[in-house]
This record gives sequence, structure tokens and C-alpha cells, in this order.
Amino acid sequence: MALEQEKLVAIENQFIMEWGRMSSSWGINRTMAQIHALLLVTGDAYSMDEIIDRLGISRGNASMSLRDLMEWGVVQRFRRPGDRKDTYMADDDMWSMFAKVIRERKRRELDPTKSAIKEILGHLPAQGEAPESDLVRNRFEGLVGIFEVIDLIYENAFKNDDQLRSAIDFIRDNAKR
Amino acid sequence: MALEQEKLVAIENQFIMEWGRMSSSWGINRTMAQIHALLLVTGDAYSMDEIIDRLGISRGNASMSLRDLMEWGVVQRFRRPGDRKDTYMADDDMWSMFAKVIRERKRRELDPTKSAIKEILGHLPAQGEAPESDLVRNRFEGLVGIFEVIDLIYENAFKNDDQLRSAIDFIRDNAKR
DNA sequence: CCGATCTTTAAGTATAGAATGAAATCATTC
DNA sequence: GAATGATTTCATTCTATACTTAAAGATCGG
Repeated sequence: MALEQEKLVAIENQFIMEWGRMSSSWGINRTMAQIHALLLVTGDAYSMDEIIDRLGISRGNASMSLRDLMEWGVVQRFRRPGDRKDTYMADDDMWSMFAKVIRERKRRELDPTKSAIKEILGHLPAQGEAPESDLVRNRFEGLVGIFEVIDLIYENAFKNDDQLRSAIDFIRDNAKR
Repeated sequence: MALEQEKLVAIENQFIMEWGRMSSSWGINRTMAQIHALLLVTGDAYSMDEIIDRLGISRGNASMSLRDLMEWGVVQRFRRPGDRKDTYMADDDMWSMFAKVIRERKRRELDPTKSAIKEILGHLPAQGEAPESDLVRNRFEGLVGIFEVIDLIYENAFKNDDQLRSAIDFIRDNAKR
């Protein structure tokens, strides 16, 4: 039994490492991903100290990463009455978690670029006014088009959990045919 | 006219910087994104020297980044007969470019993690065999489910350019209703 | 409100990944 | 096939960002 438990922890850790590795290649902070992986895969509530011990990270790092995870809405903080320590828990719905991450990253790292491109586009001479910039204008507009479609997908799939679920069902059904 | 040209270059540069900034927050090398942005938005063919001058980067960096962009299939190399220098050009179809980037990143940074998770899952005791690991197993399976749906989306939208186009049309039509 | 316990902040440090530059390789022309 | 010019490679250097540490700041039970 103790041995089994050890083996399970080893497997969990393997996953935590892999999740951290992948996430950091997508621009998500490694520690954040590792904490999230831990809470996600075990489904337990952990205190900050437990997280620190398990992942071998510093208190400051744990604190900042947990704050970010809470801001993203994928981790919640609890405190039992009469207790001093906070405990942290992940959403137990993988899809909801997935949708939240998508939403948050879009909001933080796609929308500002869309605005920037539109702003830059606004400084170009109007269509037909200056022939040498028309090609560039076209290309900018093509890019804006991509952002518009991303918005469309977002509105239709990631806006809330219900939409995500029905979008997935739809894709699944479509794929069967 | 010369002034106009200067202004246009300034606008292009602004975009190149923004594109580099955004891309690096998504785990894409900044120089790669900047070169791509330059070729993409101007639509011109550039020699390596022109790229080096325009972006102020080193020869080695330019060479490696261009190789990667070619591997991703979003930049092509040409040489005019009787010429010594290679010239580089981006795909002039924004959507095709977009699809290629998605494909490449999935193949390199999502598929290996999917395999790793399945591999790890294989080491867990079978369902019902060890009660303490059943919850963890469930959660792993939830994650695998996410990867399966990503595959499904990929098969139905990013497998080739035609599919991407019809997927977008479909989303657009759906959104109208 | 005091003291204990937990959390955050901010300044300094470490580290992974990106960029450089010079030597090696490759290609083209004469 | 030598000379010239272009490109690639890779060991080294640099830099952005993640992480640590220690001190300040909250919060809560008593």
C-alpha cells in the first residue's frame, strides 16, 4: 500500500514535469503549469506549504504563481473555519479549465495585438490615395481578418462553458459523417 | 515621395516589433516572427543581407531563423538565374500561413505531450484495480479527451488549406444566424 | 489590539534560450 | 580548379525572465 502510494506519486510527478515542459513552450510560466498540473491531476486541496514541498519551489514563487492561477480562474482558494492556512484547489472540470486558459490568453496576448494592428493600419494612407502603400494595406487587412475570425471562434466556442460543450459536440457529430 | 516611403517603412517597422512581441509571448522565437512579419506585410522578396540590415540582426541568427521558417513552410527561398544571392519570400496567403503555423506547432509541441500522457496513463493500475489511483486515472483520461478533441478540430480545420477555408466559412455562416 | 501565522513584495540571482561572430562549408563564376 | 562570394555552423556571449530570499505586510484567533 505504501509502495503503491509511492508509485502513484511518481507517476503524478512525471505528468507534472511533462505538463510544465509543454506549457513553457507555449509561453506559460513553468511553475504555474506545474502547480496547476498537481492540483488538476490529483484533485486534492493543497496548502501552500504542501505545494512548496512537493514541487521544491520557493514560497515567493508559489505565492505569485497561485495568485496568477486564481486570476485566470482555474484555481480557487479556500479556508476552513477555525483554520489559519489557506488551501488551493483546481477546477475539477477539465473543459472548463481549458476554456478559461484560452479566454485568458486571448484577452491578454491577442486582443492587444489586434488593437495595435488596427491602430497601425489607421496611420496608413487611405485605399487608393498612395499607390505604394496599397499592397501593405491589403496585407494588414488580411491580418485583421485573421483576428476577426479568432474573435468569431471565441464568441462561438470559448465565451462560456456551455458554448464550448456544444461546439465540441457539434464537431464530434460532424466528424462522424 | 521619399518622405512617404520613409513613413511607410516606419509603419512597417512598428508592426514588425509588435508581431515579434506577441509571438514571443506564445513561445515563438522573436527573430523568426520579425523576419516573417517583414516578408509578410511588405510582400517583397528580400536577400539575407537586406533582412540583416532592416532588422539589425546577425548573419547567424538570420540564417537559422530563415531555415526554421522554411521548415515550417511559411517562407520560400528563390534564386534568380545568374544570381549569387538567395532571396526569401513569404506565402502571400495569410490563411495558409496561419494554418501552417498551427499545424507545425501542434506536431512539435502538442503531439509529443499527448503521447507522453498516454504513456504515463499506461503505467497506472487498471480501472478498479487500485481504488486510490482511480481518481487520478479519471483526470488523466479527461486530459486525453482534450487532446482528442484538438485532434478532431485539427482534422476538420487545419489539415489543409481547403478545410481551413470551409471551416471558416461555416463559422461565419453560423455566426450570422 | 497583540502576537502568531501566513502571504506578498521587491531586490538580487540564476538559468534557459536567443543572438553573435568567426571559422568552415558550400556554390558559382571565370 | 582556384578565387570569390554566400551561407551555415557552433562555441561563446548575452539577455529576458523565472526564481529565490528576506523583510514587510495582512489576517485572524485570542
